[in-house]
Amino acid sequence: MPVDPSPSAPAPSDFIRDIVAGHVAEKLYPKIVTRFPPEPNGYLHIGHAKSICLNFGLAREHNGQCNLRFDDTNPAKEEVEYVDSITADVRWLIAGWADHCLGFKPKGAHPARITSAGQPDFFLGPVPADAPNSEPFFASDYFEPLYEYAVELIRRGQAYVCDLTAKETDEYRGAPDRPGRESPWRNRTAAESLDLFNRMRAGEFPDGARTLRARIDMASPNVWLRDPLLYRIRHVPHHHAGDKWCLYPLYDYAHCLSDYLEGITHSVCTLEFEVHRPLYDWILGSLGLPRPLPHQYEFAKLNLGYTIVSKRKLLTLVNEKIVTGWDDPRMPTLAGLRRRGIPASALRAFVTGVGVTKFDSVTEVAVFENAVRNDLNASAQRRLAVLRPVKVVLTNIPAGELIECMATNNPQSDTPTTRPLALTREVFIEADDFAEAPPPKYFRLKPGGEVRLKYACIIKLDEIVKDTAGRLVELRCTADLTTRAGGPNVARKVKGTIHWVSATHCLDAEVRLYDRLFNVAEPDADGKFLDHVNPHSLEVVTARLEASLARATPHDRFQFERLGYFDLDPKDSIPGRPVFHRTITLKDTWTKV
RNA sequence: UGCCCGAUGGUGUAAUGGUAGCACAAACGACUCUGACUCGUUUUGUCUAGGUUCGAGUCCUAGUCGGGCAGCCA
Repeated sequence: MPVDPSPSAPAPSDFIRDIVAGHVAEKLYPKIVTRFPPEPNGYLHIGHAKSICLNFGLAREHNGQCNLRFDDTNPAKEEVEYVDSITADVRWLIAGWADHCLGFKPKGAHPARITSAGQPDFFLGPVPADAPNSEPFFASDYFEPLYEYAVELIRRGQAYVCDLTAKETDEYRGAPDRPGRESPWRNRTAAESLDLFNRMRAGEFPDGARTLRARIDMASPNVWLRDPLLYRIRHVPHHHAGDKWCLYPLYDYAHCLSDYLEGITHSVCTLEFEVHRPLYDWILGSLGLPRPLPHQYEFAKLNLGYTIVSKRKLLTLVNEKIVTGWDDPRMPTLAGLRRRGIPASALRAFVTGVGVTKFDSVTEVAVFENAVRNDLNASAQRRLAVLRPVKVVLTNIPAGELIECMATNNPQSDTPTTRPLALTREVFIEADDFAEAPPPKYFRLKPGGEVRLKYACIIKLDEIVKDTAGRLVELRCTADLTTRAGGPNVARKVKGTIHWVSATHCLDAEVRLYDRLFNVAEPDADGKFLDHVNPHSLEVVTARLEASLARATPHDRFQFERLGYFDLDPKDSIPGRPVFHRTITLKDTWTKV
């Protein structure tokens, strides 16, 4: 299905959108509220883009809202650096598309005590993300209400403090095909659990000494229902909550209640949480909460060919110095993709086109590359640049003469603009565009052959000059200036048209040529992804660029004609010393011999 | 081998009991001052076996294959 990347494009339907549309039709909720809940323990990657586009897409399609919430219940693994990078990545990805749906909260706000349906309740509503003094949501802002809910669970006999060690807890849990055993502490009184739970919070016990557990069913075929842990003791300060707590909730307990506190209607997550859904429902159902409960829906995460997205493995690439950092343009992180020049709109079109299902599939990189080229083809300014220069002397043009040629900036534009190019006696052409012994069907420069210099004129190769070692020094050609635009022979056809730059009116620049990081489609299929790293994923050349590129800014997207899409590296470029890099090559149907 | 989930061309998806369609990829052709773009043509598919039905990719049963689940991670 063709995907219109414009901000108003309708999204194709999928099973989750169908469910939500059904709820909207039934007027089940006054407003659709979703959330994107990353843990701040790493960088966002292309897989997260799918989740972000689904959750924000749902919100924008129904005039709803999507909260950015940090699922920060494990202080040992989390850092503010990640909070900041994730926030920036999300804003970048949805900018101009769903930023009006991004739900933030007033800075420092915690859930308020309210009354719902005559019952005491907690709630934390959103403010627009562009409101002054706003910030994302944090699960760690909910520790107080979460604690009160836990107390309620204990009072209701639905939770108890357990003194088993981690190892014992494991043994008691049993196995998927073998029922567990009940903890000896399972039946202690609510009063005793309450007292202990309070003292756990007060810091009376060391890490791991006791836990709070839900009292469900140790014989359940679903191991997540075998009295799962709700709280553990961790004497560690928290990056957002400070040193207020030494008692931290676990994911299953915190997540469903965080959803409830924010008034989430649809809690969309990936397939591995499917077996957790009964627990999600159990916790919310056990508390007699007064407002409508959120529900969890699961979809298959994105798998992309030639790519790995596991945070731990990505970190290995960084630590082993296989890449220069999390934002290396070869990384599948949002920071890396952004730095590489991939437009957010291309990423959105890609993940939208992939669809949403429960089938664990692997998407071919070609689909991603197509989305990028499709986007850039429409928007990128065309420029001429020569990556591997070969000197050409146009013997019938006097030295010092400058012939101005007009080049089109973007032929895809409805109203294309032009810019001048300097044609001079000496020019550079691409080494690939000359062959002394050409293969069959070679359209470019060959002995005695003709080729058009794009936007200029047709030239004929007269002489190949080599040094005594047999190395190519220069090509001497005759320019047919009557074939220039406006000339009498413009219409004369030759089979090949090549790019070029003036040798005297050009700019030298470092250009980084990136290729895929792995040379097999499923790098981790054998668990040895490091063995499949592509040793040629980066090639650095000193290229000759047309003079106008001196005015490039990191915001500009260029197509170097016949080569690919390039832009200024936003990190390593300095004024006067630009570094360009290749976002992606042009599709090449000419099979190299 | 306990429980949960899934299976439509090479890949990803659509079809909500009624003509198996789209995108990417591939092949061929047209066009071309980018071997790009665009356009045209073509190849390739409902996991298996039963059942329900006038009619099944869709519903039911069984099987096969694949994925997930036994962190005091999320």
